[in-house]
Amino acid sequence: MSSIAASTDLKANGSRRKRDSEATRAELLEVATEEFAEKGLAGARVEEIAARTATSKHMIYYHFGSKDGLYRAVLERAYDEFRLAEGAVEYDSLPPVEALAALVGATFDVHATHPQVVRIIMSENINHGQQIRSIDSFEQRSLAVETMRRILERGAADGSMHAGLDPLQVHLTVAGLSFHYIANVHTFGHVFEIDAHSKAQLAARREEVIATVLGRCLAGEES
Amino acid sequence: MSSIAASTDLKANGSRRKRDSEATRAELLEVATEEFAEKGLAGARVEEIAARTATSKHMIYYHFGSKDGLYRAVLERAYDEFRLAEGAVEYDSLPPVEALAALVGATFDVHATHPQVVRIIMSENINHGQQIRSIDSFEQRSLAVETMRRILERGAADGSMHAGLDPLQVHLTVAGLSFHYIANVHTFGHVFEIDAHSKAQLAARREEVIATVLGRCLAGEES
Amino acid sequence: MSSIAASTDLKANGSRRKRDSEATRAELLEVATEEFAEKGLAGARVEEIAARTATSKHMIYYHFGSKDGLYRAVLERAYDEFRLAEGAVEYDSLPPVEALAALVGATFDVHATHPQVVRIIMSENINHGQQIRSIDSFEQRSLAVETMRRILERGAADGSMHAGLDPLQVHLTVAGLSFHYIANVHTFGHVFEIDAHSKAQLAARREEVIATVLGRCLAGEES
Amino acid sequence: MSSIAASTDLKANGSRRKRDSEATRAELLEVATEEFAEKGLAGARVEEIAARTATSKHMIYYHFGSKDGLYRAVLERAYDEFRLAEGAVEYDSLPPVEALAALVGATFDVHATHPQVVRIIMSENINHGQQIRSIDSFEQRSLAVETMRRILERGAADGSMHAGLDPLQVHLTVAGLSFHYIANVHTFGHVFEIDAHSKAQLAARREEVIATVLGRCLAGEES
DNA sequence: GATGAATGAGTGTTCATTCAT
DNA sequence: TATGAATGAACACTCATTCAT
Repeated sequence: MSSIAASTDLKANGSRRKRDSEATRAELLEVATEEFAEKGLAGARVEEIAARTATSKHMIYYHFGSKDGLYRAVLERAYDEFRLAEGAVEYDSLPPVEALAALVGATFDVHATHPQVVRIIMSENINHGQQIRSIDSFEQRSLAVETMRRILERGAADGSMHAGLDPLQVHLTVAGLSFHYIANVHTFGHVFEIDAHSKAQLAARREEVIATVLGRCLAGEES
Repeated sequence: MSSIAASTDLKANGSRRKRDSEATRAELLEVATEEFAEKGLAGARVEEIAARTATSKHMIYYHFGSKDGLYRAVLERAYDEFRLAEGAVEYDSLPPVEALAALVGATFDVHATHPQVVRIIMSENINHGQQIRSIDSFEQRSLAVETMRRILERGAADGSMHAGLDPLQVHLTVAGLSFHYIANVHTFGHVFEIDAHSKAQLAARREEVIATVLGRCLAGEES
Repeated sequence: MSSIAASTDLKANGSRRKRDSEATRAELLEVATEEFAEKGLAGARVEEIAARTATSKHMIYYHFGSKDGLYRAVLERAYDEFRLAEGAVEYDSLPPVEALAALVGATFDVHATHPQVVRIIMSENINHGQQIRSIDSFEQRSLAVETMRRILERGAADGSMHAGLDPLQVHLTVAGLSFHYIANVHTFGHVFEIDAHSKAQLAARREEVIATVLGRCLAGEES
Repeated sequence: MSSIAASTDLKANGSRRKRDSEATRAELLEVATEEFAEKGLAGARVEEIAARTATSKHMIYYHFGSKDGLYRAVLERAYDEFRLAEGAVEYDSLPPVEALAALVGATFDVHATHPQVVRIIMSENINHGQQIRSIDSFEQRSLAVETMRRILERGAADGSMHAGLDPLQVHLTVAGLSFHYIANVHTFGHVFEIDAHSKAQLAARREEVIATVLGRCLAGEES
């Protein structure tokens, strides 16, 4: 996940020192993301993270100051990945209904392809979202509601959608449906005896989520 | 698991011992639920749990064998609370649309009134749902899908709902929308600058969730 | 030093549990006193202290909360030992000059027989005396100045000593001369090529200190 | 403290490298003196010392080999400062009593104006004076006893002082009284509720110390 | 059933020191 | 010389668990 290109085949310009440092940081972030996603902030072990790395435990403190500092850096990067993926499509240039479907699908896909981010947000919520407050880039997440608002307004304007929909509510629906499926895969699998990770199940769920959101917003019947 | 059945049905006067024992168990479960919900399995401290109790640390090991055993017991009781609340309504005796709306509302309410259970399920998912597998009562959760199936079938039969809806998918939608809002309150609050806990916000979200599910299932337009 | 009677041959009254606890505390204090005296607060190692004990490292935290807590307990006990020894003589019942000589000798002896206490006070001064402030019993040390005042007043009254001597200054002289010799034994030994620890040297120094203080206070010539 | 004359009025141009090197050494010594005096050998941090410097941590190892090497260099310079100050007066040209009073006053003043040196000697004693043995210049400290011997001999010869005084003992008294007051200022302050640092207290103590030593040595009464 | 003491493996963190550039 | 990155041993401290009473 999240290509790090840890490989440093760049002896070229001699900036090896700085490159190493960045590579070390990146490698630590990569491994830490997995560990924190796997076990949460309290459950993850600094020693484990360091052991899965080419560097030593001390580098975590050198680069991130503390376990919490590393966790914050991981969180920040996680949100960045979400934001980048979410901002990739030009929704304004699509017809409203198509834009909405694309937005829902993209949101679902971002969650499906970044399960660690989902898990990390879960662990943040367990910790009452305390660390997240110190992360600036996180603020920009509310841009997603802006995007939603513009789509809904255009849909209401051309009659393809209900008027009076609350963009925040619809956004919560989109985010909730995407998040929940990825987040709770483990408890599902057990209960419903399905392989919730499978491509088929993911695709089916994706379609259902899109249909659900469209069902909520479209003016006439959805077919 | 946890069949302690220390029960010595000495009704007469000797039942004092038994009373105390059960009270101790109950108190431990109560406090442990809060602690695990607050901090997760890894973050909770056995000492903390015992300290917030009238009993001692040793009783945890006496009654539940280990920290994990206590956690499993907490999980089990948590699911029981959900199940009881969910099973309280006689959906079969309502018209399909009303039944669906009632089911969605009840599900949302169960989550809203049992946030610790939500949080504990979150922590279970962080731990890959490993503990949940050893819990029998959990199996019965799939009954919820049964309930949904009957409603959808009756709705399709009387023409009030689409045919061909997948009860598992709709159940996931209902569960996901309910779960997500309660679970992620903390990260929301920060981003969208709303008091997601407030009665007004909860009521608004509840209506939206019902409208969304009905929008997905109803045959004609929802008004 | 400081007989601890670690041996617990007291199965008699069954209070073994509490006895063990106190014995553990006492043993830790004993060993910690030596370690802190030897290496100072920063230089001493919790692990070392525990290793020289029949108990484990954790007991330090169980009984004293932290390394600093243990250090404070050691300090407190150290001052107690000084105070007890200093308060042992009834100076008021001796003629002033004899009382002064006895006080000086006793002070010197307390330092000579409690070198770890001297060393610990040294390390406290290196740390700006920060820990000492939270120790109550320490306050009572100023009683020594009271003792000195009464002796000097009686000496001035019966004409055996100068009038107008400042008891605090004389006390500082007594304490300083006693403290310094014991404290700086190591740097002396090297410079002056004497065995400053030897009985002969100690006795010689003791006489000199007494003579010096008397020389300061006595009315006529000292012979 | 202790002006280092970091000034580099490097006359030629080629001596710049060497000048910088010496300035670096000097700056490190200066800062290290404060740190070691403040926290002792074990408590001081190499990183802290380097951070308070214009140079880097590596220079400590380049110039002094190790933390201990730096400490030894600091010790050595500390004793040099003492020695220089002590050797500044031509005691042989003064009448014995005046010479003694001047020597005592000068010794007290050296301690009072070089509290870090006092503190470093304290920390050396905590470490059993191990480092001090490898320092040559320290040997010369015994010259102070020589100075004392000549004064006492001249005093005995002209009848102004007792005969038979041991110059080492008197030296120890002078050193002890000077050292102790400066060294233990922190524990005093707390106990006796005086500002032991204040000019008035220092002056009062200085007079008392001189009076005490004269009282020990002078033939008749000191008035 | 209840209590305080004890255990030992492990947990986050620090530090003197070295290395590559 | 000077700098940032790296190392690894050690360090203070914690925690789930057990035991004796």
